[in-house]
Amino acid sequence: MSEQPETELDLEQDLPEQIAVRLAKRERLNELNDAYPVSLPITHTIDGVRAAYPELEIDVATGDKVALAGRIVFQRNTGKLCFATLQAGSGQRIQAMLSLDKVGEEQLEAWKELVDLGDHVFVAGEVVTSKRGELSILADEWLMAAKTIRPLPNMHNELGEEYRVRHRYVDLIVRDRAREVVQIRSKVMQSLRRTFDAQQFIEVETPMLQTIHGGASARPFKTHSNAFDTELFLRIAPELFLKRAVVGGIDRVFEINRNFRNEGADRTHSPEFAMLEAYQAYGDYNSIADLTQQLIQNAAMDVFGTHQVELEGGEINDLGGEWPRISMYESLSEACGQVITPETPMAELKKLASSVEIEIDHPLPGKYVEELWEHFVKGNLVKPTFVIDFPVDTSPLTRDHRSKAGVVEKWDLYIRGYEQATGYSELVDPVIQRARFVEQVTLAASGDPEAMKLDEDFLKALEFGMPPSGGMGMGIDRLLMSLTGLGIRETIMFPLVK
RNA sequence: GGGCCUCUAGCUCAGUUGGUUAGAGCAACGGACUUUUAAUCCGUGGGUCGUCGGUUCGAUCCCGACGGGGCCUACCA
Repeated sequence: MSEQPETELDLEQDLPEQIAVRLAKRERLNELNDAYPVSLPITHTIDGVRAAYPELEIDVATGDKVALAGRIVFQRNTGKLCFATLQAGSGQRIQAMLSLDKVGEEQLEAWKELVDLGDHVFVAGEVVTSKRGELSILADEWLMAAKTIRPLPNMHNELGEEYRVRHRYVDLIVRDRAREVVQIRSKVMQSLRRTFDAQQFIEVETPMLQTIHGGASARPFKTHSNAFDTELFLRIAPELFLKRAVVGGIDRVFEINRNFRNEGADRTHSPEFAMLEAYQAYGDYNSIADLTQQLIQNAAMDVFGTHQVELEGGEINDLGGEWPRISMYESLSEACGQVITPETPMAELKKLASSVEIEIDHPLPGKYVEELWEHFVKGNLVKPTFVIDFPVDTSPLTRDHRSKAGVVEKWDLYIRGYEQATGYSELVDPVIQRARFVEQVTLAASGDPEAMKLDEDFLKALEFGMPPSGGMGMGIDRLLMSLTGLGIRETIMFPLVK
């Protein structure tokens, strides 16, 4: 649905009928009183009143007076008695009743004339139940709290996907699940921070604007600083700064913040996305895997009270128990029926790749191994699984394996076939790190736009000595997807739209 | 990047094998109604059929370009 240029509300011509009508009502309200009063004598909340009268009989008058406000989501007017359903931000609702004998003819007529679906209104009156047993406020008076100029969408059909994303504020008003997802996200964040706090991790914030982008392989967004007259990049990862923090003695450190990657957007990728990274001095990829499992299991338990999380559509995502750790090379060998090791020659990998129609052209064998692994193994991983010990040449920030040649101490965590997190025994030897960067720069020179750049200051930091460490990174949006079964654009309140 | 599909009222959707005046439900407007729950009943208005161009006596419909969206594919720690 293509958007017309936004309607100019002060151009009185060419307005959709309903907007023109509501603007006229706004004028009228301002003449009578105020369409947007600065404050109202509210004494109660909708949630509070609902909680205070959980089970009243039919047609009860309590004698209790309350004054509250809410957004009108349904309206039923009869001649001398009007009903409206008021909704709070929580989604809780309560009925307001306006009768001729309580509010008088003038106020009743004004209500019928000036109040529309979507308006915020204030009502003060007695808590009662109607003859059908609905908990209600029988109003003695009402006031407009905020006049709505645009009509709410029809609440009896699902909103279109595009409308929901482009008008999330409306989606949040009319769809309970939209509000729920926002709350789940907030609770997950709280839970993650609690788990970190319980283990003495410190939360920090590192630069989003960087002069050299590093810590991952991805194309960056570029911008320009006028003050420094220099090219800047939005960060693709916080890794190199968090490691500087570890060098400085922040031994247990984490950051939850946005990353930006200038690449494709689909059901599992967003150009800006929330990232969690954590580093633990004197830990390694095993201890950081333990931590990652705890973070996710605690979040499921804190938010849903179970490790068996029910997803959109009813599927159960079982996050319980100890998560298996399988070797990349061994699981690939098993799945493809041919022994693949770090020594397997390039020609053989290429042959296997083309036999399953993987068409890539890359100078390094590790890339082929990862592609083959994704083809043969990834799709079958439903339960949470750590895939461990990756090829060395695709993991420039990771330490060589302590006992296996040709692989590094790195894992990826897969949940329901999605890559959920990654963890390393961090490479802390500044000499080897420099050599790895130089290889990456060579790759970049040969045209790989995702290869990393040489960050001299980061290398200098390593030269001051970084303790042996484990580190991990996890996409928060993806975690929400795993916990809800929703697409990434439903887990982000305001995803980027063109 | 490649392929396929899609865009009709404020919202959700029908429809026109190219032909007078493009429909429904909710929403809106006028009226009736003091116990409604998507209230009901009577009546009314509301559309550049995404945009621009082409074919045609005639285009919302066919064709092309552009724009928005979706799906698949490719790319993607």
